[in-house]
Amino acid sequence: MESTTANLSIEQKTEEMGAKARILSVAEKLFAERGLAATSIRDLAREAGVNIAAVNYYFGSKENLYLETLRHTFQKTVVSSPKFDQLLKEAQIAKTPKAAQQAIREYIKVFLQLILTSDEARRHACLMSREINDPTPALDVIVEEFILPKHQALAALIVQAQPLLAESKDLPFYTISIVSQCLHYHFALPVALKLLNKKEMTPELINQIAKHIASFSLQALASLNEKNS
Amino acid sequence: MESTTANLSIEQKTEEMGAKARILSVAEKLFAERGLAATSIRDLAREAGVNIAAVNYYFGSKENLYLETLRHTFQKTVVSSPKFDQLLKEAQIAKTPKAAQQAIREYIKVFLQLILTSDEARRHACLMSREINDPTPALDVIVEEFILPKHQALAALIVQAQPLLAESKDLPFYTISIVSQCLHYHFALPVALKLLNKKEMTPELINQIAKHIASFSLQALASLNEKNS
DNA sequence: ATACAAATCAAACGTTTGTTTTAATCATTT
DNA sequence: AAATGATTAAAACAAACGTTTGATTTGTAT
Repeated sequence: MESTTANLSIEQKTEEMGAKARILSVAEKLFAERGLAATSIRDLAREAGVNIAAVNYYFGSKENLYLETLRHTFQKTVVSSPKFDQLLKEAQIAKTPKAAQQAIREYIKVFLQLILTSDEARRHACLMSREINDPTPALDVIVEEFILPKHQALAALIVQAQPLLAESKDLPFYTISIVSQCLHYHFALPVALKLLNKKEMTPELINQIAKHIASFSLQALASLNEKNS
Repeated sequence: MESTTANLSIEQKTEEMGAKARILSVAEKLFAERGLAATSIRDLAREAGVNIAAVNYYFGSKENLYLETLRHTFQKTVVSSPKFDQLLKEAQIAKTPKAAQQAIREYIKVFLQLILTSDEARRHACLMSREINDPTPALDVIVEEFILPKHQALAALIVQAQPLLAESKDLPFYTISIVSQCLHYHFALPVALKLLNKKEMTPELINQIAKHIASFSLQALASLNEKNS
């Protein structure tokens, strides 16, 4: 039974988790770092402090563990991204274009901080990269349950900032343009650092990047006013 | 000996290549599709039509084959990207901002077509994604020999299109902003297709994307004129 | 023709892989 | 205290892995 953790200190983490939870935790870390094929069950079991047979006992197979790990990780991140949802809700209330523009600025900054500093979100993003490079059936679920909602929320923000795009067929392209600039610093981090002559991603650099992407993108949006003659 | 291919038809490809060349060719394909860990020497040898021992005979080890494959592939792409270099050279001659802007438009279009349609360039990009996700010592070489020159060439183009950025510290950010929008459709292709409600990447869609990224980015560049009061 | 090196081959090497089995241990209930 | 079901442990499984071996074939020069 797993109820032994109930009356223990909440602060205790890896030491007194159930075996199943420990496996999931380590699997999330290793799959993110090394990928599915390069992670062996023996390594995983040793690091989680469980027997080799425990993985198949709880999850049936390695592939199923991978699927459950993705589900678990994404669900965790979806639930525990209050900043994001709060940001989007606040923005949907304040309907002036100026307020929406400021919200986009904040959105970009928070998003960058999330994928570049938070260990949790970074693992999340790494699992995502790997899933995109070697798609499994899990990808469809992830896109529809996690990515699409965020995409549509940002699209709504963009429309508020630039009403001319209200019913434009190009709206998704604008959304992708903004997100892609941010995600690039995750996908191609080592390359980007080299091009910027930096050794590591610091909070100051993140701020610098966020400001650039925001001004770059908002200027592109603002320019639509002049072109539409 | 490998000189038997000398007096044969140039058009013949896979049938009459030397064993070493065939291994490299298949390795490029499989490493791009499946990655290093998921590609077995047995599969590779079978598909290349050579004995299992041939890989270690010619390349010493699997890891060394991977390294040689990266080198070979990138060298090929660098040499055989005439459109790119021609484009950049022409642009550097015509020094008017208008001409530079048109050159950037072309650059984006050609770049997208390259990474999204050409089998060769797509494999190239796949190898790159995998190398970025699981870096080996080969990454440093690739960045400095292949990416940095292209990056600086595009940066020069941007300066011609927007002289205000001539000696700006932010110039690399602008370059990355443009490239990242393009590369996103490679890195996150399946996700992007879902967000656009498309099933596959067609030439028309590529044109649409290219036009958007170009106008989006050029508008952002043009807006600098008004802000600098 | 002979000799020699390069290239190819089938077979087996020792590991490591994911998975299964069988027995022992633990916690809980009767 | 005995019994039951859930969990853990050690050992072994077949399959696949990268690699090596030793013999054989091939091409070329003497």
